Amino acid sequence: MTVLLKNPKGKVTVKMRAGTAEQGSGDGEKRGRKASKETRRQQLIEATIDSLAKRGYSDTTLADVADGAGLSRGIVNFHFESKENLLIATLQFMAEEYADHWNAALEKAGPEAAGRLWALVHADFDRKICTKRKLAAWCAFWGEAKSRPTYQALCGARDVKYQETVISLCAALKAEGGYAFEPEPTALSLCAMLEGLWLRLMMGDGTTREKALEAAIAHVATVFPKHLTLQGPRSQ
Amino acid sequence: MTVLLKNPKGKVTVKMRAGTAEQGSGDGEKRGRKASKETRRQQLIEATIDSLAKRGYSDTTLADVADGAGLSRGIVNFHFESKENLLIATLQFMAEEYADHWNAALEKAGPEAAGRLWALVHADFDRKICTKRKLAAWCAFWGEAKSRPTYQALCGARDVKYQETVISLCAALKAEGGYAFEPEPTALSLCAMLEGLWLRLMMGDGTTREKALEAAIAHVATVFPKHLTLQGPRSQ
DNA sequence: AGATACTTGCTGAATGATCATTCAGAATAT
DNA sequence: ATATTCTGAATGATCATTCAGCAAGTATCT
Repeated sequence: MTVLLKNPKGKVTVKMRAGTAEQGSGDGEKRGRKASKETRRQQLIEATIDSLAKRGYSDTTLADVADGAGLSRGIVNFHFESKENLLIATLQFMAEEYADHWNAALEKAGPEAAGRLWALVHADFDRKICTKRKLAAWCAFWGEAKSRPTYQALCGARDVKYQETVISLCAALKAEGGYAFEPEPTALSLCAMLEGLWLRLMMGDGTTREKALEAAIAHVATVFPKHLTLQGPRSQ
Repeated sequence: MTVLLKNPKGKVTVKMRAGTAEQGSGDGEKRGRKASKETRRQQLIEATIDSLAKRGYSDTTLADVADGAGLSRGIVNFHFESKENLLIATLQFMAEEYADHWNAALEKAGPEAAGRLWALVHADFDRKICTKRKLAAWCAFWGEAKSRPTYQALCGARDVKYQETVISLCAALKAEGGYAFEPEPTALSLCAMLEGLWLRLMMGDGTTREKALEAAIAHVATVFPKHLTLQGPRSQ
């Protein structure tokens, strides 16, 4: 919804921008000019993800982000000081959202290692996390991470915790099931596969979210046959 | 080796640039000013890979490429018409080199499916292909591929052939060994894992080429226990 | 052999386009 | 009245592209 108003000097200003839907009328958030600093920052971060997905890292401009948010050209420097800061904040947001998501999935999964691994794999392909635009944004950052220590640190922090969790799950399953593998290479190959599937999804060859999830499940069912099947974790 | 000469007007020109070593004195290639068009193009492509690896896609400038090749600022537009063309030629070169490499590995491997899969996995982590600078360049292109159909096509072409090969190897091994898996998801997860390991190598967390290869081998040994061990393919 | 014209590869300063950043001041809220 | 949020034109930096001209090589003529 967009409303155009003319002010006394005949200039056209836009109130109630066609932004994201986070400003419901029921919550405590104010709208339009009164939006809080945090709301604006989040709105700009969402517009940045859109732009990264649509135009790629190297063609993402502040003008495009501002247009996407329905705000003026100077807005990013007002709220983030610099383009660099905006991009870092965007990556930080995505990394936190990702970590929160799989941590929540783990918590819901209960104490059994098999169910926890099952939940972890599914979390990666959940509709909330695994959307075209977010995958594309992740990949844009990966492409730049090599030459930007800040991005590398943020992407790396994402992985380290995750991989440690997978390693300990592999170790627990090995102890329970008497498998022959070493936990660390097994966990590494599993994590790498999940990331590789994301890359495939992003690249838009035939791979769909369903096929990717199927392949991931087939993988873990093969590696942990005593604990996981294509249909779900076996009850121990 | 760099030799500086002063011409009659006092200007300094550079002969025998510190370029790549492709101009041995024995082959048919001329050097310096007389380098053939193909030689120059290859020299600029190598400099482009260097720049992508060192500065990332978005910070790679034609000035940097020209400096890296020890040539003047206008050189890229002289040989490639545009920056876009240079980048496409670079990606094309890497894609061809990659395909040639694993095809050659397959040919050397002989007719048995187990040995061919073993060779394919090893080819991915061979020193010729799997260098920091080339991984970084691949990743730079992946990051831009989403929003650039040309890159997407070139990266995709790389994968399709490869994945078809892996699918047929999985199918052959299944027929031989009576495994339960479906060839396609299994091949997809295997290919995704190999790409994911490349991503890890590029990101420069603790993962080394040796660890990556170990994880990949451990995985295929788990999936095809009747055909592959950590030490190599079983003789059938 | 030397002189001459012609071709090809290359240079680097000039050009113009794009874009991040700045900031004076407008609009809005308190 | 004062503070806060926001605007958008102006600024300057960066960079791809152009192109006139130089230099090296080659062919033709004397």
